[in-house]
Parts: sequence; C-alpha cells; structure tokens
Amino acid sequence: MLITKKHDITIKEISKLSGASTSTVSRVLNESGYVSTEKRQAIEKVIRETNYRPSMIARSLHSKQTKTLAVVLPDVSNPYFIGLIEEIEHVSEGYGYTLILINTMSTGADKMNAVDDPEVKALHTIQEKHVDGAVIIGGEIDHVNVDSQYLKTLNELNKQIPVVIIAQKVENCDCIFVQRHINTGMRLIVQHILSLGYRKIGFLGGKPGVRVTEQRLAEFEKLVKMYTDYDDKSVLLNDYYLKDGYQGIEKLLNQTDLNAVVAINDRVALGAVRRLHEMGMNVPKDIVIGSADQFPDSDYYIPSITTINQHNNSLGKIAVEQLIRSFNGQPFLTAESEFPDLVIRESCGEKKYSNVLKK
Amino acid sequence: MLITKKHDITIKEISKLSGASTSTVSRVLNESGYVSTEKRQAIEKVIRETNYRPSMIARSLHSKQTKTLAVVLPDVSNPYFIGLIEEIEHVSEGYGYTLILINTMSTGADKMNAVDDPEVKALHTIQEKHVDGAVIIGGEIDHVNVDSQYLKTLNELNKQIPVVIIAQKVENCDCIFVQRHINTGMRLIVQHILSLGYRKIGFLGGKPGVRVTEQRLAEFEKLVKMYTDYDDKSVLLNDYYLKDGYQGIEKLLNQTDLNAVVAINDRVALGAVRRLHEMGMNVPKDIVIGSADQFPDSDYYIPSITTINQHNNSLGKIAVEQLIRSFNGQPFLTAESEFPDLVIRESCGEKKYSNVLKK
DNA sequence: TTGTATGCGTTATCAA
DNA sequence: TTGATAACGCATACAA
Repeated sequence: MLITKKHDITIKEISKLSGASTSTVSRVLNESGYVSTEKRQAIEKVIRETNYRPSMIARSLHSKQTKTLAVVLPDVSNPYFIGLIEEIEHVSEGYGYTLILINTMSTGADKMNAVDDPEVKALHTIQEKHVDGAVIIGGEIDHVNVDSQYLKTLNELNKQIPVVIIAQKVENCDCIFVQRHINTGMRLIVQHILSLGYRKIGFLGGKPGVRVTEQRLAEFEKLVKMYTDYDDKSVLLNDYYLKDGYQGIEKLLNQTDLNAVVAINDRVALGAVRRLHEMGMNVPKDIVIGSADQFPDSDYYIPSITTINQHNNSLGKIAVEQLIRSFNGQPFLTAESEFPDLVIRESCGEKKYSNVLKK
Repeated sequence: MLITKKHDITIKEISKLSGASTSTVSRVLNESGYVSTEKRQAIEKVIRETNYRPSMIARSLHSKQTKTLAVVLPDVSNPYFIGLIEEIEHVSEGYGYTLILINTMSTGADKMNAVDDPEVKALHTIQEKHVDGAVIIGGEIDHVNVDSQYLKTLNELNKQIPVVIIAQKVENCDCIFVQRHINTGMRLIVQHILSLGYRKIGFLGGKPGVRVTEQRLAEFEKLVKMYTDYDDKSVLLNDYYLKDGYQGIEKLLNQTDLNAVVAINDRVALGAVRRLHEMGMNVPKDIVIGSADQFPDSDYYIPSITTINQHNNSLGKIAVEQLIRSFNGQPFLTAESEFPDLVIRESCGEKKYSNVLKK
C-alpha cells in the first residue's frame, strides 16, 4: 500500500480560487499594502476553507531568514542541558522562533577525523539549514585544548550567523560567550564545609581536560590548602554521571581518609551517597557530601543534597536574547548568569554536628 | 556596533569562480551525471576554498523534502520524554534527518480557544515548516476526551505528511500509533506486591482524565478487588511529578490505612518515599512503594525503587522507523513496544518480609 | 487598489 | 560532456 500524501496547496491556488492575484493574496497574508474588504474577505474565506498555510521554506528563500534557531549540545539526557533546552525553547518560542536540536553524542561516531567529528558535522548541518542563529552548549568548546579544526569551523559559521556559546570564553573564538561565574559556586560550597569544621575534604567527579572542571578543582585546591594539610590523593576526576559518584567514592576513600567530599554536581553526589549507604556509612553522620552544581530533584533525595544553585537556566534566556539582539544589530552585553547561591540541605549536616573541629 | 554577517556564498559564485556553469557545479555536488575530471577538480577546489555548502532551503523548494522531522511533546523536563527524544534523535540522525523540537507546555498560553492552543499551534508550525514527518508524544491526544478541534487539525496534517503518535490508539484519528502494552506493567507490579503478602494497597499519582492513568487504575482495581477488600479511598490521582508523590502520600494515608502503594511512576514514588521519611516511616519496613513506570536513576535512590521497565525508549526507534517506512511507501507495522519487565529493587522489600500475610 | 514580472538558490530538462 | 532555462512558492518593485 503506497501512501500518497495530498499535494500541498500553494498561494497560486488560493489566487485562482479567490479570483485575486498572488500579490493580493500575499498582501492579505502579510497584512501589507491595501486590499479592498471585498477581496480580502474572499481570500480569507478560501484560505480558511483550504486550510492553506504559506510555506516557510519558500518564504525563507526570499526573506533570508528561517525563523529557526539551532541548539547544539553533547547529551540531552544531562539535567544541566535539559534545563537549558527548556529555557531556550521557551524564550525562542516567545520571539517566534522554532528550534532545531542537535545532540552530538547521539551519533556515536568515532572522532577519527574532522569530517566525522559529530560536532563539526553539527556545524555543517546548521549552515545548510540556514538557521538564523545558533546556541552551542558545552562539548568540544569546553575542553582545555579546543580542537583547531573545530574552532576554525566555528569561527567560519560565526561569520554567517550569530553564534552564542554557553561556556567559558575561549580566546581565539569570535562567537558570543555566555558564562557562569567561574569560581564563586565552588568557593561557597567549600567554605560552607570548612565552616562546619571539616578538614579532610575530597573532590569527586568531573572530566579531566574540561575547563570548568579544572577551574573548579583549582579553586577547590586553593581554598583547601589555605585551611588544611592538602593531599592530592583526595582528588578523583572521572566524569559527570551517577556511576562516577558511585564508583568514584569508593576509590577515593581507598586512596585517603576523608570526612567530607565535594562532588562536581548533584548526580555524582547522589551516586556517592548511594554507594556509601551500601558500604554501611551514613551521610552526613559518617561523612558529608556537598555538590557544586544543583540539578533538579535533589531536594527529594535521602538525604537531600546541599548544593549550589548556579541559576543555569538563566543562561538559556540570556543566550537567546543575545541572538535576538544580534539580529537587530544591537551590541551584545557581556553576559554572566545570576550569582550562585548556596543551598543548604541535609547532606552536609547541620550546625550541631560542627561544634568540634572534624579531623 | 552593527554586525554585518557575510553574504552567503551560492552556487552561482562557485560557478563563476570555477568557470563552470551552475548545472555542472550542481552535478558534482550531487554526483549525478558526467563531469570531466578537469572541471570536477576545479569545482571541488573552489568549494573547498570558499567553504561553500548548498542551501537546504533552496533544495527543499525543489525537492519537496526538508530532511527534517518534528517532535512535539508537552514537557521536555519529564524523564519519560527525554529518553524518547534521545532515541528519536539518534535514529533520525542515522537516517539523515534533523529534528525540530516543540515543547507545547513551554508556551504557557491559556487554552482559551483553538487558535491559542499550544498544541494546535504546534501542528500549524509543523505544516509551515514543511517537515517530512512528525512524531507526537502525549499531550492532548492522551486525554480520555480528545479535543475535537485538535483532532481535526491532526487529521488534516496527517493528510499532508505522515504523523506518528506515541500513545494509545484513538479511534477517529488517522495517524499511525505506536503504543505500550496497556495493562501488563501494572499487572506485574501489583501481583508482585500481592505476592509479597500485602493486602492494603493504594494507588498514587497520575492525572484524572488521562487515558493511560485511567487504564492503569482500572487494571489496578481489577486485580486488587480480586484479592482484597477494595476501598476506593485507597486511590489518589493528582499528577506525575515529585511533588505529587510528596503531597499525595500524606493525603492518601490520612484517607485510609495502607501498607503498600503503587505509584504511577518512579518520580511520584520518590516523592512519596521522601515524605514518608520525613514522617518517620521507613520504606520498605513500614510501608512498601512500587512504581508502574521506570525512570532513569531510580536505582540510585535510597531505597532504590522496585518498578516496571516499560522499555519506553524502544518506542522512539519504532516511531522514526514507521516514519521512514511511510516515506518509502511501505506499509506500517502494528507497533507495540517491548514487553514490560518487573525490576525488583528495594522499595518493596524482599521475600523475608513476606512470610506472613500483611494486613 | 490590483496585477505582472522578477528574483531568491537549487535541480532537472533539454539542447548543443 | 556541458550550459541555458524553467520551475519550485513566495514577496516585492513596479505598472496600471
């Protein structure tokens, strides 16, 4: 059974059916120029009856804009990205833009050469689809050493359409950057734990070679060195997922003795809490776990996670607005997200636990 | 500072620069027809140097296909949908299709009239953008009484492009449906709890008026009535989120005495577990909580949630493949997801707790 | 107030 | 093997 879909109705047919020229139909479509009430009503009637909708693609060919934005990210299943997508979608919709979503991790292609690199491929797709602007979140651009081929492609794309990147600024990249406060969040959580009296503090999660992670680690080390005898065995980097907290915490505790751990985010924290539970240790009684990056739902965990609200979603709004400004030829503002907040919950315990300095 | 983006390079300019006609350039672009090695190399050189990429929108105007699929869903922050998006993205990418994402809840518009209805609007957008096919997940179509205006729009869209809906089949809708096993999952979890010996079992979460929820509830009631003295006070419907489990469990226990609860999904289950914890009750010792729909990560909760793996993601793959089949004029297969599996974890306890019939 | 003609970037038909 | 040219659906400049 071969399915034959009905031929799309065009402005020409509306023109014929209504006895007006295509120009006149176009005029009522765009509410531009003068059209007699008589003709207008006839045309509107036909449009209604035929369920006609002008083709955006034909329109785009003429107008040079597609009213479409692209969002590129490595992993839609990551809560950090999901919040951003939601916000970007919401704001874009408000401005009349539709979203194209590209999940670069989903390709699973080996990164053998530039052509097969999913991120480079994503940029090519963007160019072909002629979106009006693009938001890029994380991925290659987050690396300490950004692949030069990727960077080149990115800069070329940016010559054609405005590209906003949600990440820490990269020197030789011409795109617009929207970033989070770099060290504030980490400082807040580490100082909280130090203030509670803990002195054997570890760092868990995050990928080596990723700038945010390296920067957070540096800030962590700076602070911890200030107040404790720092031991670099108290650091374990792996990745950002639950399993990394789960597996990592055990390794970390085998390496060194700790009574507090800062996890790179709530997922890693949850993974760690779970493993500790299985090992017969209670959080926060036996060991406290804080997180440097709040994810949704972690207030429902047992224990709930003491963490940092980085106001990630505000980045999404800012990103889209920078794009819109760019369309209008307005200068972009130097953009940073809202100031991070410490969110005190259960996983680091309460004041009462901290009357004595915790060795 | 007004940003002037560089004029897009077109096939014409490649033609000029390479000294060949646009036809010839088009031929090397599409590897169609014969082109002398000499010309081909000249053209390829220019393409490389100029970084030229053909405009998909101009191509689409001619070819009548955009190589784009639309995905419409109510709420991207819902883990059930995220898993599907991920799968749909992955499979689509494999077939060379890009995704447009429409999150109907994000508009927040009041559903006062059909024109402002975000879901109807989404269908209009799809039509305008001339995507090749659409996947619709949940939303209005899930309601017991589907809005007639919406249904009409949906059927009209389906005349123009293939539309796959991931939901239980609706009688007067002509689209292709891809569905989950209706009652199997609920049966598995209820029978598990009954088998453990519990006899005072409640039902928590899900929205009244939504078909999946009503069907699951019906199945729940059927089974529970078979083995226990059923009391309709043991049912509380509200919604699908954490807060619904959190708030709902308390109300439910105020209504009636229970020693087991089936939650509509893992999020609701987690919300309930958390509230019970705060109320000083232990899960599973004081009360057991099972879930009818597995979400990611619930194996890390404390306690981990005993639940049903509905293999939701397989629906995403099936949906895209139905679309592709449709493009090729192949008949669609009656599609159901994989058979659900009971996932025994901690929240319903273990065998040892069930030696005696639990009143 | 309305209609004709042209162009947008590409592909395909048809000659050459 | 190659190059004009028409066509895709729409918007606009220009005429009428």
